[in-house]
Amino acid sequence: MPDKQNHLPNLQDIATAAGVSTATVSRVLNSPADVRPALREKVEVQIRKLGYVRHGAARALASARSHTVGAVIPTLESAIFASGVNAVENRLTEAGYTLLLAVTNYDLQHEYEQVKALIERGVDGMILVGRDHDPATLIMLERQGCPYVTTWTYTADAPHPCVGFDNADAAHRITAHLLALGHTRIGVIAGITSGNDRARERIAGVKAALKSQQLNLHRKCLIEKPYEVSEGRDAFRTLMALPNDIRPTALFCGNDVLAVGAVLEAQHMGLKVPQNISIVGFDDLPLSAHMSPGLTTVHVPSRRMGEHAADYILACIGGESPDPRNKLPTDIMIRGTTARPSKT
Amino acid sequence: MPDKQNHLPNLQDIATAAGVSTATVSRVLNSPADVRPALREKVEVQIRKLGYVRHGAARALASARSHTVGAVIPTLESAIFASGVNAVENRLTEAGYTLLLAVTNYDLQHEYEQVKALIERGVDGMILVGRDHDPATLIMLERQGCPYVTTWTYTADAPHPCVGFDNADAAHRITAHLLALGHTRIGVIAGITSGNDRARERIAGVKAALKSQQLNLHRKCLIEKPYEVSEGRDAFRTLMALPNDIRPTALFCGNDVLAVGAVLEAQHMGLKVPQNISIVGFDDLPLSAHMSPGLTTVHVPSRRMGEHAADYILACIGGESPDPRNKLPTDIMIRGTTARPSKT
DNA sequence: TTGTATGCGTTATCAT
DNA sequence: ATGATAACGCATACAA
Repeated sequence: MPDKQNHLPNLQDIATAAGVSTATVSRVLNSPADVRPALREKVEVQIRKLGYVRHGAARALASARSHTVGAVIPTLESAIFASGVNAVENRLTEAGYTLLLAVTNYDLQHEYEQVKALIERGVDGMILVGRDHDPATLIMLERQGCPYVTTWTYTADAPHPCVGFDNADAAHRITAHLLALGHTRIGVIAGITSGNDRARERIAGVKAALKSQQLNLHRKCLIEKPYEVSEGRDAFRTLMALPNDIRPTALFCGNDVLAVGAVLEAQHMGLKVPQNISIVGFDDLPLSAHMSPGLTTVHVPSRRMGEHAADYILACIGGESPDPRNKLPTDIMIRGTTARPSKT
Repeated sequence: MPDKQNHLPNLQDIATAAGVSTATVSRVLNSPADVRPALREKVEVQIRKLGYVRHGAARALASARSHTVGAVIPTLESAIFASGVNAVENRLTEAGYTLLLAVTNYDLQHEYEQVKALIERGVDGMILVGRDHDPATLIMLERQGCPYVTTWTYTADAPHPCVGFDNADAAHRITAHLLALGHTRIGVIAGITSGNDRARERIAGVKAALKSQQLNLHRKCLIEKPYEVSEGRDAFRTLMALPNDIRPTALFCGNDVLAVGAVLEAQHMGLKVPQNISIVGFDDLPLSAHMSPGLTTVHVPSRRMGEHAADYILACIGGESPDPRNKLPTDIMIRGTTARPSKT
């Protein structure tokens, strides 16, 4: 009578119970096709009977694979990252992989620490956000031979594997929409640019669009704010308090959260959107299409991006060499928050 | 000259380089206080010099601790779970732990698979959502000696460790607010109740409140919908199309996403909120306080809940026996979407 | 305080 | 197709 106390069953226990070697048990677990059906059946019965569950650490140690992938993102408070991560998780799960998640709070030094922590946990691959990183972070990844991919940004000269889109171009295009409408004084409520290439690129895109029309962005019309509704409201008030000849008639917001804040504050101040002020956002949150007026914004394929990133990493782990650069399209969603400037 | 090729340094390499034993290196890594400063310094120098990073799998195998905690949630698409997870992650990181995240898509069978996958990865503890689970899930957890805690729900007779709040009571109280205003015909747009005790409890709370006033919930006034803005809109239309004598004058929505959908659709239909229809939500998303009118809703302490859950698990791992039941308070946030029924 | 030596549960190589 | 056995990198009980 085998001891049946606190002892969780291991490969050896199953092997003994089934009258085979541990090697065979390992095979029915990892390459069932290699073992004769009769034996396989016997082993599987014992596995179920004893309630065996694999010991990941031992597996990882012996095989040098953890079946785990890490993702390090700025925050989960933003709906758009959350849904991207959700997509990554779905893909990984399908492939039998598990997600290790870490958050940086938009701090590159913290990102380094998180990446290190995940590497120590033995992740087989890593997904990062953006192009801005502590050089040491990427060096560590390379040195450890850990495949990685950056997301949310794509530039022709990207020095590392990336799946994303051209933030500057998207911002340029939606700004062009504003200019085509006849606006000449554009205001910008941007995200915090420190350590955030996406926020910087978006501003650059706006500036480029303005420049192509011999316009430029007035220093006072550019405000950086954390991505929160209340911050969008505050920034909006600040912008509207500007002198007549500077005050923008149209606003580019670094993301939809800021844009929603701006729209709400406008309405709260008794200003009509878009009659009195046009507002555009970036990201296309689920809510944006539903609010009234609907928010004109840039649709970002966050779900597809997550799926592509996961697939890329999975392919690398599988020994393939997939195309390391993947540019996704963005769409300008023209809805109700933009119109021609009122004649005054 | 030591081979300096593809070989990542391990404990032995550090030990050799520093002229000490692997045991000593292990100690400077895990209990620095136990090693004389002089030696420690020598070891630390080599660790930095060789760029050593711990091998988690080996560590876990030898110590039976992975320094990892799992969380299994319904989805990340809902902002409220995302921010709860964010809080968990922050806490775990502070404590040197890493989060393994898995998503169930509100499917209890899938939850079982995910829990199993995380256990196989060797998590030292697990955080679940809600009271509804496949019995096998909890049995596995117990058997593996994996400390766990359920969140988002608290009932006096909770059979398992939990940190959460009383969904029924909160729903009861906010419904009471509606009744106190003079409403007698209440409609409910609930979440999908299958496998979701929170959604069921919330409905139960509404019914209890009605019953205390000798009222009851008309069969046609209860609609179950997935938590999406568009679903809230659809449900709202359905409810408003009801005959005069049944059509509700006030709506309880299973969460703020549905409530926002209802409010938007009302406005879209030309109905005034709250003059023509009162609407309440549940969760208090960041947006809810900002929209106009502000959404009357139940404030849920998701951040604190996440922190408590993480702390509980951490304490268990640390060998403590913290109080396994933790009830958090909810607040009724009365804002602009509720008013007395119009006299008609 | 430091070193020695054993074992953790698998996978994988090599026989058979 | 199956079995025996040597790593895998580290923590830890024990010895010194």
